[in-house]
Amino acid sequence: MRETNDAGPRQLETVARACDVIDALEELDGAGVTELADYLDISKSSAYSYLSTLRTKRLVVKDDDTYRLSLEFLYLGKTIRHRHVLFEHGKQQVDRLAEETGEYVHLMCEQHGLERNIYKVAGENAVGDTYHTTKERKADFLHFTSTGKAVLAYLPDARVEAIIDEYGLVKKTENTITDRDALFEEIQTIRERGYAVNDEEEVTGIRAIGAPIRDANGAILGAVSVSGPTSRLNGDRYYETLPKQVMESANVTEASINMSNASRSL
Amino acid sequence: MRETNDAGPRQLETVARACDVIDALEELDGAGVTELADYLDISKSSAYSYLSTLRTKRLVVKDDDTYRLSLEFLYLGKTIRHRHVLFEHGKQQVDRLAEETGEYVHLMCEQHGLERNIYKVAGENAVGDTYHTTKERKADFLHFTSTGKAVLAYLPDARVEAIIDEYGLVKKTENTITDRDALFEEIQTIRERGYAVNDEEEVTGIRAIGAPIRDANGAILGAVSVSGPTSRLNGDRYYETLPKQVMESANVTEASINMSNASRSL
DNA sequence: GACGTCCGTTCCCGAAATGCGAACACATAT
DNA sequence: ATATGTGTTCGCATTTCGGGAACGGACGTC
Repeated sequence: MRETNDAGPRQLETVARACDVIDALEELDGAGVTELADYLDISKSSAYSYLSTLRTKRLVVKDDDTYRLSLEFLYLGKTIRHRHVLFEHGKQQVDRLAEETGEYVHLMCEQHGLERNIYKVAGENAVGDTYHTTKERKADFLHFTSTGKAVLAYLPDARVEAIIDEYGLVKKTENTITDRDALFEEIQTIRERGYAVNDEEEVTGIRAIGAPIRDANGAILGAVSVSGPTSRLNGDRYYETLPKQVMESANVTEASINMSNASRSL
Repeated sequence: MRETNDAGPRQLETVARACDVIDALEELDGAGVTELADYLDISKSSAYSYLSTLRTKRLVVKDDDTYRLSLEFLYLGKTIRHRHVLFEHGKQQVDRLAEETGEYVHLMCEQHGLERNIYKVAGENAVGDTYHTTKERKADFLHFTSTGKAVLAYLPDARVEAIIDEYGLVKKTENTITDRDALFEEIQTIRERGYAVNDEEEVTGIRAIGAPIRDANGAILGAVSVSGPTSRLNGDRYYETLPKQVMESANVTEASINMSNASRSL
């Protein structure tokens, strides 16, 4: 196949296809050989080779005639999270914040220009919350969440431009920021204020407060947020109390990371 | 390279190597190009191609010059678990069992002849437990855990033989069953009794009770267990109470699965 | 400040792996 | 019995991949 002559490192087609197989098995929630071949538009024999190889490598299991992703992914995912600097130093703060506020608390970071969730906890008021209890979310855009905007605010401008170029500014609600200049103004506000909000910009009826977590050099590592229904997030709580609490948690996490880094470089 | 002429479906070497890269990045907790190339004994340029492709496919991220596995694995792992029949129908029982017993409760299944953990909860007495709080475990052997033995007891004998042939009967403590015939006798006992024990067979000082979870056809799906120190798991509690509780949980889970399957086939 | 050394990245060509189509075995349904 | 659906196997033509060598940038050293 074509290999674009102007750009980028060499891409191994076989590896790329293996990744497509993994994606497909996730999307289809398991599949047979023919089903997968049709889905990916490859031959049956190829699909079979990919599945068999992934099975030998234990990333795929076979029940009867359907192939599924194995629990190796769960192990890898947990290991990755366990070692992540934000989880290591931030988990305690997230737990405390959920305890204090009673709301949903999220810890996330940016990867490939998208938001990735690292850890989340439901505070006691958050149980039964129809928005938050929906199943695990895939990577989402950064421009309509409080954590995402907190991260964008501390990424280099060029990087923000590149992300917008790649993904656009998809509109989710009436409040979603879909204008490039408006987003940069918002970023300016966030930098001045020290935290970001999501005022029904992703889902109507849901607000959130997000604070950035940065390292000693000022580089952005991720963000933490508290979110809940507008019926509970309003007035002083929304404008004063929660921002203070969220920023406090972010600061403590930053301090913990910096101390750890400092002692490491001795 | 050689493709063993006698056996098995075709293995795609490029896919296998990509899996090796993933494994290596997990084991090394991230690596540079040269480091990875040395580790896997491949050329620098190859290592670079693999990493670049996996990065494009978002399974790998790059911080400065070190490549790491991305949080996509966490997402995939959570999704896989969320959809797993044992998690769907067993989580509630595991939570209840942890509440009732105050001990650590595990839900697992067999994949590729090894034990894979699906879900675990710490009961209130289990916190600070040095054995259980150690980090996430990779796939383990089946013959020295209560859940593993519960599963072995209901796998076809030929399958059990094949698993022993593949992995052997590694000795972990003085109590570990390392003799093939002894294991089959144990399996017989488990079948008659309805549950399996781990009496300091994996770690000295730790006992466990595990019960199999089977579908309507009698096929084994996995197992649930309660584990803790011998100081708490002994006497009537170890021989009577806990086995009853664990089997009860397994039965309720089985019933839930069977009802779901029955209604699906209408 | 020039040198050596380490890294990640690029390039190219020959060797080797992969994709595909066709055929097979087996099951189920008509 | 026949037809259609699986998953699986095989061999060949083609493409891709592996590796060596060279480039360019970042350090650290003398």
